[in-house]
Amino acid sequence: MKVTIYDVAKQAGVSISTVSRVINNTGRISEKTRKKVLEVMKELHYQPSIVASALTGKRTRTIGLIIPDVANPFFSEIARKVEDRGRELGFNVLMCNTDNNPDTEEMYLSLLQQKSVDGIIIGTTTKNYTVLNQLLQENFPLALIAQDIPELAINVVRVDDFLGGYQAVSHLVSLGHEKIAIMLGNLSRTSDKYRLQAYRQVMEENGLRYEEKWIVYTDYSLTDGKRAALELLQSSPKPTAVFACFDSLAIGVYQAAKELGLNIPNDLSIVGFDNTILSTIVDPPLTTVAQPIDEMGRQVVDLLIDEIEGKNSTKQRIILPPELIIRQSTKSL
Amino acid sequence: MKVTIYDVAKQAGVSISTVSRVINNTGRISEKTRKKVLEVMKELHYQPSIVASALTGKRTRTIGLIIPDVANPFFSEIARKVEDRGRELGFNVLMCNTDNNPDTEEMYLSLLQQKSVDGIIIGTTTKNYTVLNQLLQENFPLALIAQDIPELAINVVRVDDFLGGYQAVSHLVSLGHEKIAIMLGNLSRTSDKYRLQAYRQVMEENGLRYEEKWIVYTDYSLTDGKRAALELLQSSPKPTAVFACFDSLAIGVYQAAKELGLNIPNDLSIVGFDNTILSTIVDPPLTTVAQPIDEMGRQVVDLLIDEIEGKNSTKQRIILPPELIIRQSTKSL
DNA sequence: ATGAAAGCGCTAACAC
DNA sequence: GTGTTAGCGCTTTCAT
Repeated sequence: MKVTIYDVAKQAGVSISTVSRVINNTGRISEKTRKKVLEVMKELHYQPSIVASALTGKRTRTIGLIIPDVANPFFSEIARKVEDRGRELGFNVLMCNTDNNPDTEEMYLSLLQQKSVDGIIIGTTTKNYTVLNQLLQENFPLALIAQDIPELAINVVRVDDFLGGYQAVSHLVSLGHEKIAIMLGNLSRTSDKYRLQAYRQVMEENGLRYEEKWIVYTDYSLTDGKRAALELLQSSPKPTAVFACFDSLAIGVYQAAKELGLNIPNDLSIVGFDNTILSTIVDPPLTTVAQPIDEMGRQVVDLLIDEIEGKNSTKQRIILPPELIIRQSTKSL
Repeated sequence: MKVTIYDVAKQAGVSISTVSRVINNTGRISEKTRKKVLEVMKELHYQPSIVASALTGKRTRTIGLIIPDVANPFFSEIARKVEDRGRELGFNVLMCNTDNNPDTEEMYLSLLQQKSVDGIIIGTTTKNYTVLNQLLQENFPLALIAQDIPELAINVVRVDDFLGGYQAVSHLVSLGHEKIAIMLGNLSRTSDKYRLQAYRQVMEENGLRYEEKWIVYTDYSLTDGKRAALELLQSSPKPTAVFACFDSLAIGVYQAAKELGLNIPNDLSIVGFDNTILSTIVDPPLTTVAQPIDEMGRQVVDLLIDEIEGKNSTKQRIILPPELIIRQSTKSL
C-alpha cells in the first residue's frame, strides 16, 4: 500500500498537520520534531501525492506544451528548452502534438484544463480564438511561442519575423540576385505573413519586379517543399534565388535542385529560416536565419511561470532579434 | 469559480452520484435524466476534474516518457509516436529528458510517481536497477523502449540490434570491404553491445582481421562523431568502411571525411543506424539500418497500457526486425 | 509549537 | 433508477 501522510504522522508520533508543515516548510515547528518527521519520511520512503495536494488548491507544477509536431526539429528543440527551463523551475511538461489540427488543439486545451495544468504554452497556429479568449478571461496562464496573434493581449515570445525576412532577402539582393522567389506556409501563421511582408518590401525598395508566382505557398514538410520547388524551378522566368521560410522547405528545394541537375549555390542560391540542425548537415551548409531557440524557450517558460506564480500579471510580447547565418548555399551572381 | 459536479447536480436537479454516473457511463440511468444532465454539463461548460477523480483511485491517464533528449531526432520521432498512440488510447505524455544523467533520471522516476502517472516508458540507459526493481516489485507499469536490461523481467520493445549490426557489416563485407571500423557509444547501452557483437562475428566469420583501434568508442553527438572519425581516418591502417551505430555519428563521419578530402562513397563507405530524417537529407543519402520507430512506439504504448489496465500482466520482450536501407553512402571496393 | 477538523471534487458502496 | 455518505491524501484555518 502507498504510504501516506497519515503513516508518517503515526510513525513520528505527531499529527498530519505537523507533517504537512515540514513538507511545505510552513508555520513553525521545533527543530526536534522537524528532524524526527524528516527521518520518518525518509525511512518510509514517503512521497507526498501531488494529486492530493493539487486538489486542495495547490499547483500541479505541470505545464502543457501544444506544438504541431515534436518530430519537427524546430519544435523538438523548443520542446527541449521548455522542458529544461521548466525543470529548473520545478515544472513538468505535458507534450501535445496537434499537426495544427484545430480539433485536436481544442481537445487538448480542454483536456489540459481537466488535468489542472498550471499554464499552457502554445506553438501552433491557433484559430481557436474563442477558446483562447475564454481562457484569457479566466486569467488562465497562457503564452505563445514562435507565433503571434496580434489581435489578442497575450504573452508572446517570438523572433522578429519581419526583420528575419528582411535580412534574408536583403542578403540575396546584396549578392546581386534580382529574380528571387519566396516559399512559405500558410498566411494564417503570422510569422509567414511578416516574412512575406519583408520580402515584398525589400523587393520594392530595390526596385525589383517580382512575379506573383514566385510567391509559393506550400505545406511545412520537406516533401511538400520539394514538390513545390520542382514546379517553381521549371517555370519561367526562373528565379536565381529562393528564400524558404523554414529550413525543411529549403531542404526540399535542395532535393528538387538536385533532381533537376541544378548546383547550389552556383545555379541557385537558397536561404532558409530557423537554423535547425538540418541546416548544418546538408551539403552545402544552408545559409539561414537563426531563431534564438534557447533564449525563446527560456523566456516563454519564465513568462508563463511568472504569471502562474502571480509575479507578473501584465501580458507582454517579447520579440527577439534573428541572426542571419551565412553559410555556403548562397553566392553572388 | 470553477464549476464542479455539485453545480451540475444542483442545476439538473439530481444528486452528484447521478451526474457521476452519466460522466462515467456506469450504472443505469433513465434516458431522460441522462439527457438532462448532459445538457446542463454542456450549458455550464462543466469539465470533470481528473485530479479529483484520480484521488479516488482512478487513473490519471497520463504516462511518463523518460528519454535522453527530445532534440535528438531518433527520440523525437519516438516521442511523437508514443504521444500519438497514447492519445488514441486516451493517455497524455509527460516528457522527461535526462541526457542519460542517472540523478536526473532518478529524480524523474520519483517525481512521476508523485504525480501519479499510470505508467512509465523508459528510453534512457538506466543504471538505476534498484529503483527499477522497486517499481517492478510494486507492480508499477513500466516499459523500456529501444533499450534492454537483460537482467530484469521487464517489458521491452526494441529492434534486433544484433541482427541490425549483422546486416550492416555483412553489407559492407559483401561489397568487398575488409578494413571495416565500427563507431559506437557506451557499452552500457545494450544496443551498442549487441551491434558490436555482430560486428565481431561477421568479421570473424569472414576471416577478416580487425584492429582494436577500429572499434571507436565515442559519445552520441555529431561533433563527438566527427572528432572521433577525424582521428580514425588519419590513423593507419586506415579503414575503407565505417559502421556508425547511430545516424548522428555517421554524419560526424561525413563531416570528417569532407574535411579530409575523402569522397563518400568512393574513398569511404558508411553505414548508419536508425534511419532518422538525417539520413535522407545528407549528401549522399546514407545507407542505414532502419528501426521500425512507428511500430516500436505503438507497441510500447500498447504494452504499457495493457499492463495499466490489467489486461496483460506477463512481461514481454518484443524484438522487432531491423531493415537495411541501402542508399548511396556505400559502394563496392 | 502542535492538533482537530473542514473541505478540495470526485467515486463507489450501500440504501431505498 | 437515484440519493446518501464515506473516503481518497492533502492543506489550512482555528483552537489550544
